[in-house]
Amino acid sequence: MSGRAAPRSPLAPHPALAPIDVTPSFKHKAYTALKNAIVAMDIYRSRDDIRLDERKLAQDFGISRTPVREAMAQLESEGFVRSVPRRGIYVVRKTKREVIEMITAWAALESMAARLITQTATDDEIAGLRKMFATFENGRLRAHLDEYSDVNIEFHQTIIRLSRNEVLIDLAENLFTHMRMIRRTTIGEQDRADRSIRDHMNIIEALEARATDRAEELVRDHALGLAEHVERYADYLD
Amino acid sequence: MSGRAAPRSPLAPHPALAPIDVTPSFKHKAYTALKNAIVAMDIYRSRDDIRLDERKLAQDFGISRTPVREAMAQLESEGFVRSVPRRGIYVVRKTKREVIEMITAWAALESMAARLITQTATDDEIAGLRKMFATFENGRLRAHLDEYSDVNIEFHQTIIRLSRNEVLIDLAENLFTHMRMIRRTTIGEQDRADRSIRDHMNIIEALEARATDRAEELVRDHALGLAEHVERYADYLD
DNA sequence: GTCTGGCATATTGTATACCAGTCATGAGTA
DNA sequence: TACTCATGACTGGTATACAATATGCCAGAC
Repeated sequence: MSGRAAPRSPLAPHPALAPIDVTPSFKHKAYTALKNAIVAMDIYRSRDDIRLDERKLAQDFGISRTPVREAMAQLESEGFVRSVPRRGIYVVRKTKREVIEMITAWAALESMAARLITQTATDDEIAGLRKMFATFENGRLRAHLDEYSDVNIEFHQTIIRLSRNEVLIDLAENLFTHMRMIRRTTIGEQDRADRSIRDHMNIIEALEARATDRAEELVRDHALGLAEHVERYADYLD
Repeated sequence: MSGRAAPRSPLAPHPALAPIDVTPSFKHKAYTALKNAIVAMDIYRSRDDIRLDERKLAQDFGISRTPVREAMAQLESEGFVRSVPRRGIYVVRKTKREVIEMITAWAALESMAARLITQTATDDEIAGLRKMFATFENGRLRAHLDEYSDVNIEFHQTIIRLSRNEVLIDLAENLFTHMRMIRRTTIGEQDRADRSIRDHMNIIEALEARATDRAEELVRDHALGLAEHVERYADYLD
């Protein structure tokens, strides 16, 4: 189900048309729509089970159950829903432990990405990271939390991307999506934002200096710090 | 997809029947059978495309296309096959670059696992790692490559497992399965085995000493060493 | 009044029919 | 001989019908 870009031939002629990603299969559309719907759901607000009805969804989308089922199967393998035979399909709520495990795995992936960046990224690419926080450095710090949170996530996602390692990117993408779902309630308390920005700046400096081990360590500890924070204060999970 | 046992009532009378394990959905069976078949295929021997026919497989399994398709969809999301609409479903051969990326991601996951082990595993668990190489330490080193390769993979898989982090375990499992497919042709040249065993012993010692940073570093560099080896010598990929 | 057993209903699992592209083939033509 | 192109078999995508089973309701027994 990857929309991975085909590697360009080094002899490719000028037009360089992007390999237009025409994936109009109902299955894929249903997958995207469902995933967006689930992510936008704010499922941690309530504790009631959230059930998804295949047939109703198929009707709403105006398609048959088959592509909906295939989309559901994928979402299940990605940990977003859980299918109970002859009972229903339920949206999954991660436990605190699972969230911590995800953050830990993310720490592993992103710290490796940082390592790779110091070895292969261009100066311009690294400079791009600094620009992301421009609006926060001068003028008032952080407009409001939501905006910061967006930049925050984009920062980390960019680090992963700059690694140019598709496997890392894919694995982290999934974790990030789960993160986004609990972001509203978990991450981004006011007092963490300051510390977070300082961490980010230190990370950028280490990357610019091509300090491989230090960049790796800073990124890892930054993420593990979040895990610890969740461990301590996120009792509303579970 | 869990066959988790229900908690037994403390007042349960004698019969104590186990909760009959009925998890044999055709979909899951087809998935397992297909995955085993693909892994056992030695796909890197030839360069010809290997096509899988939904209808034929369904016939061979004695079931309909639907569960076969659902199994295929999962295998596709895991990167084992690639479905081309109206053309066929093909077994995926990883390129050298992809293999290196997988090894790099694996290095990230396993080095984090090592870190966690130094903090949470018991001495007994770590001692278990040493036992795995007992037959190789005294007596002749490595009976033959295949046997060593099995122990090798089991060693790394055990490290991941000892982290007690389900997310790490799941992500690594997939990578390992892909590794196993190229193991026959890629990893385990004779001269690497010596170096490898020494690395493993150093890793075990670091874990035993609870030397967090050192264990992480050793595990990471061991894996990245393999990546480098593949980069240099595995031209038969691609 | 409480409990048991069966039935109606709801929901996913599986099978099958049909559809729309793709590609190999081979007849036909220059 | 070489090339074009129509044709039909083949393949995955989709829709729908059928099967299996979990749950809730209700009648009837005790």
